[in-house]
Amino acid sequence: MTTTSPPPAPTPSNVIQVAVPVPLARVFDYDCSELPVVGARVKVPFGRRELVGICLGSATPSEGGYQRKAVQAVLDTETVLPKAVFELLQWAASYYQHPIGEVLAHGLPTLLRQGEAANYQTTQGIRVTAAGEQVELNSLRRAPQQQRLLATLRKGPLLRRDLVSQELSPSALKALTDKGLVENFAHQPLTATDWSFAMGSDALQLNPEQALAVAAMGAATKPQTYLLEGVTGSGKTEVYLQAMASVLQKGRQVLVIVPEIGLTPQTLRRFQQRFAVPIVMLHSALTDRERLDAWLDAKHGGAAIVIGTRSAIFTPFAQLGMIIVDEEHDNSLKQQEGFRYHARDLAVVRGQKEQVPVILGSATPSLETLNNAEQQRYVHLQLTQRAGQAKPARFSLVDIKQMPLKAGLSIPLIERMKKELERGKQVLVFLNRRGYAPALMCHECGWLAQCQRCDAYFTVHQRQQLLQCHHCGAHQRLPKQCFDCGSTQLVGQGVGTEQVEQTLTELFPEHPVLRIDRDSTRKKGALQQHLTDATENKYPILVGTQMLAKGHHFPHVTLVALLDVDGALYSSDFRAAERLGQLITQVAGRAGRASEPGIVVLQTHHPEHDLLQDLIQNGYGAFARSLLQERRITQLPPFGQLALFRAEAHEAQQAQQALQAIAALVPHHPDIMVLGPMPAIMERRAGRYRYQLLLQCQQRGLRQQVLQHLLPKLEGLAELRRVRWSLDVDPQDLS
DNA sequence: AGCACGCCGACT
DNA sequence: GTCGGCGTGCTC
Repeated sequence: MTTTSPPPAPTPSNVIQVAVPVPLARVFDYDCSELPVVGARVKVPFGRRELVGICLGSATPSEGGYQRKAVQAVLDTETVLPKAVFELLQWAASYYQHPIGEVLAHGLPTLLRQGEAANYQTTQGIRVTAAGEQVELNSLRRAPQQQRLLATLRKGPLLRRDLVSQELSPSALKALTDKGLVENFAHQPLTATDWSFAMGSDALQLNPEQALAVAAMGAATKPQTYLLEGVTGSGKTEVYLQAMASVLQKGRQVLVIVPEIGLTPQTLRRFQQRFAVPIVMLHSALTDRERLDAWLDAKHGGAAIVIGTRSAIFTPFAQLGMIIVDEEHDNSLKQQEGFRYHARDLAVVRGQKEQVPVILGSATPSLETLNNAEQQRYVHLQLTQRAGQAKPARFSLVDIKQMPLKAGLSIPLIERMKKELERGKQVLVFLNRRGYAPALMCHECGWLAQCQRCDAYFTVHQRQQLLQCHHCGAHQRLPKQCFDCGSTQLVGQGVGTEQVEQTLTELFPEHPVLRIDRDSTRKKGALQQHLTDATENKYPILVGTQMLAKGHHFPHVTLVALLDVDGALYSSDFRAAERLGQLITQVAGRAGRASEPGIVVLQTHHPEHDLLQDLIQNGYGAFARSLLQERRITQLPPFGQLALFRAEAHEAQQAQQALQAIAALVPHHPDIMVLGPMPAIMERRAGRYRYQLLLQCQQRGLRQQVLQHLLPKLEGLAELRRVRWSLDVDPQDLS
């Protein structure tokens, strides 16, 4: 017998590195009979669990004294994370010093994280039938929802998953389907060849500033980051649209990041009217399956435009051509727990990595972005003219020192409101405190109702007859008697939106009041409904928290009042002034959009305050530059680079000691400052003592070095094992 | 983060 | 006598 074939080779065993979704800053080695491609998902045994990890490549088998386990299954034959996104995630893991396995998991839709096949499942599409094309739209005038849905569908089919985000009614769909006017169809995955650019005919005539901005972007020889600073109503969206047009024309895709997708239906409608291309929305109402489909639409190039909130920054694209970050100053672009990334900053990084232009748009740019523009790292484009007849709002400071107040409202303010209301105008009242009163006090002995688990007072919620802690969620029935002396003389201290609403209802019985805050919008769809009602002037008086300041325009509003701006003027939070400036400027943009100039009333005990004066006399731009000067002197961002360690534990000492141990590891260096450990603004919250340690470095590279040196040492730190701790690179606030 | 192991309190 | 409280240790 002759044997020509060699003896069977032992199964070639590879050793691969796998990033596993656990909060550990290391990767794990596994044996694998095949060699998966980098970026493929693998199912691996981990402790007593099975997890889906990402293959990072082959490892040099180091004998670390542990028993290697074998990969159970290789789930992909090609990478699930295209190179660009993969690199972005790895960059982010390093910049934010967050465990790589958890970071990579952020780049995947839930179903892929759970190990499902990366396949498209047909999503339901909706389209008009032949009968639906013929029928008179007018015949549906008694069913406005159906009429609107049919009109929308006549412009092109729609995905069922997008119904809600476009404010279209599912019941109207059912009715139209029953009438045979619309039908379902299986929407197949789109590919890049399925759409070709088509421009709608409703492009607006640009004013000179807008034209300049569009031209500047068109003329760029290499991809840039742009700050598009445009006052409210100056036509930022039109600039976006025209900039997008030239990208789409080349068959490339556009990513649009917005703070909250639910608040931008009108922006979305403009996109749809302008471009006859597939637009994919990544919103929170999507099911996991729908989200995967949408993600694949982007990855395979079928989606020409993707609109999403901060996590959309990790969407893969076949042919990315531009990134737009709208309202780039908005806080919600920074994730506030776990993997604390900033979508705007990652957008800039992604733009550089993928060599595509990035547009950061805002009426009130963050100081970080403004500084980057001033340092010429970004191209600064400004839109200062409001479209049409709209005049900028006038400011009026009301000095409330020693003034009698009715639920926080001064007499001059009430008089002004009366005047506007009598003219049939709408007024908007802001107070960033929900509930009836922020504390409950005994009038006889001074006792205050305090939360047991937090260093905070209970908020009175009159309507619900509750005491509520806004920090831990604890609540109890509104007491009738003082816990200390038994007196029944219990009074609310301070003012919340609920009280303002009640008082205004009493003051202006003939003008309905609508309150918009987290309490009044808890039900699904309530916010949307309230905003619609508000826009249509069904309620001449609107009362609300910051919620009311975002995104929406109320054309009938001629008077906006901020009841209390003092808190922010003397806050310990270094960003308080910046945020106040942004809030005031944003709400000023809500007033007087029509030909009617608006008035913004600011109630304060400090009308002479420099910041306030600067803001109302010179505008946000000058105000922001003054703040930048201050930041430069104090070495705060963007001039100092911050990293904040937080720790909480049931014992204050444990949290302190944990941070002390971290502090001890920070190398001494003239350009590094360590502050703390110090108690957080509210030391005890939900029964835990919270402390923080602030690292302030003069250079970003130095901070990076320190953190890179520090983090690996923390894992073995006994003091850290007993506490909950986290690291926040570029913290938004120090609370 | 899970998940198990491990050593002390009030219950069928 | 056990069920179960959460401290602490480990995960290729």
